[in-house]
Amino acid sequence: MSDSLHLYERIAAQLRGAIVSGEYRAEDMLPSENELARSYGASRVTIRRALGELENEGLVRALHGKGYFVEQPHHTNFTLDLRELRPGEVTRYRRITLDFPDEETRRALALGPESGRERVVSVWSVVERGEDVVACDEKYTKYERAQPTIEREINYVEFVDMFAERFPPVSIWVELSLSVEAAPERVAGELGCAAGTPMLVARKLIRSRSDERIGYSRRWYSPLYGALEARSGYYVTGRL
Amino acid sequence: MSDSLHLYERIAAQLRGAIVSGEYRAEDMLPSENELARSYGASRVTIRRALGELENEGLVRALHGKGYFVEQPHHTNFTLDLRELRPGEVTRYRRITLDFPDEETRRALALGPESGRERVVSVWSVVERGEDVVACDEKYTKYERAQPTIEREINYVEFVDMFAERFPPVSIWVELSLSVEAAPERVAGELGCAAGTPMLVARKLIRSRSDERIGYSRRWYSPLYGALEARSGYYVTGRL
DNA sequence: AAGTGGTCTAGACCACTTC
DNA sequence: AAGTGGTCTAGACCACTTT
Repeated sequence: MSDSLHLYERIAAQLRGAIVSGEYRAEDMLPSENELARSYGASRVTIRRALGELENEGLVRALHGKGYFVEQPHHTNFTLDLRELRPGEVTRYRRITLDFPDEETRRALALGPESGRERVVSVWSVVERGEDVVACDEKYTKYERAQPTIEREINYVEFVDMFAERFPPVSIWVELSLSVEAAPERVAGELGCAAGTPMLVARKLIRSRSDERIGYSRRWYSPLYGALEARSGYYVTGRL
Repeated sequence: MSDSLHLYERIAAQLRGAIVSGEYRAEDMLPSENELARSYGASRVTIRRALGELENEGLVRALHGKGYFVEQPHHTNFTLDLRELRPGEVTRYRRITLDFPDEETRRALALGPESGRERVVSVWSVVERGEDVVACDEKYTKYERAQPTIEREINYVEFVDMFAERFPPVSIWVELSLSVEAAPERVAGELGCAAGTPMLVARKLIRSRSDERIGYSRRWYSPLYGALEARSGYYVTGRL
């Protein structure tokens, strides 16, 4: 009884239990903050804190002037951890060049429509796990005079970190696109499989907070890489 | 000036701006709660609320007894919205059978090791968008006598909703696995492409809160479906 | 001992919803 | 008018960290 948890945690746990066990069902209204404060002998602030937890977890929704209602949950959101290097993997750089971007990269970085006047820095690398080459990266950024030396950049692991000196890292975000595609020859060569092998491709567009497109990358996952795993995020915090 | 925002939102926005603009850098310590309360002329509770927002956004981390520190952000987490039906798509049920599961499904549902004594309910459906068949689903659940009629179940859209009557929906979560595979004949037939066509496959294992394995599904995405899109979740809430 | 964040209270006032 | 959630305050006490 009354673990060593804090009051708001105990209250949250009790209400969570009542919801999870089915005592309250979807669309049901919980007792009001004042009622809960009375029945738990706690202040309204503490009750609100407990209810806030449940709201963050998506279990409950507060409607101003009406009350708290149990949410019908959706399990359609998944959190993918797509770090570039997992434990046991190493990056090996292949080549770094300054050249004219292909059509796809030009559009992603919103470069001049054609005529290929602008060049981009392109970094090619592969990911090795033991003996295997499990993925292959193409990374592109606009070429700028003020850019730090490429030699320094390749020491960064995550692509976004390459921009840390020019953009505050907190002001960056990434758009991701996953698809299946046949490996072109240059990729198949690196990964040691036949051209045309279907692969999972992850494209990342790195944008600054002011919506500037500052980087673009394609990662080709070899069949050896394995599946991408994720979980539907429902209980972000504690357990019942 | 001083928009019609609430005090805690204005304070959060100012601090967020100071971080995003680079005024505070990673690992820097913010002024203490008391200092902020003084300088903003607000109560400590309000300051805490503002800082709490930043903490939820991952911009800042509070260390007990030390202070608030600016976080070095990671852009490796992506949120995938993998709802079974997107706008403009419809589900068409193909067949519902009671049969012996294949090896993969048997292991996923932790059924008896072999000898195939236990049967599963399997629901086959395809997703259509206009003229195109863009995906194909195989869904499996253990067969139980107490199960509601299958005819009722097929009216549910999301797979997890099929279990709503037997398990409180809030006590369910889903494990997801994404990979590339050659379409077997039964799938290729439904999707109108050649057997062996490489496809994106999403496997879902539905678990109850008590870790029971209650459902398993495979979804095959036709090349017509398009890419899966996601965003690195950094700013969950408002704008600067 | 002094400073920091973490929990909690009692009460005020406001905005929204229902009757 | 009465009930609901939303914001905010001033102050208390505790736990942790640094000096």
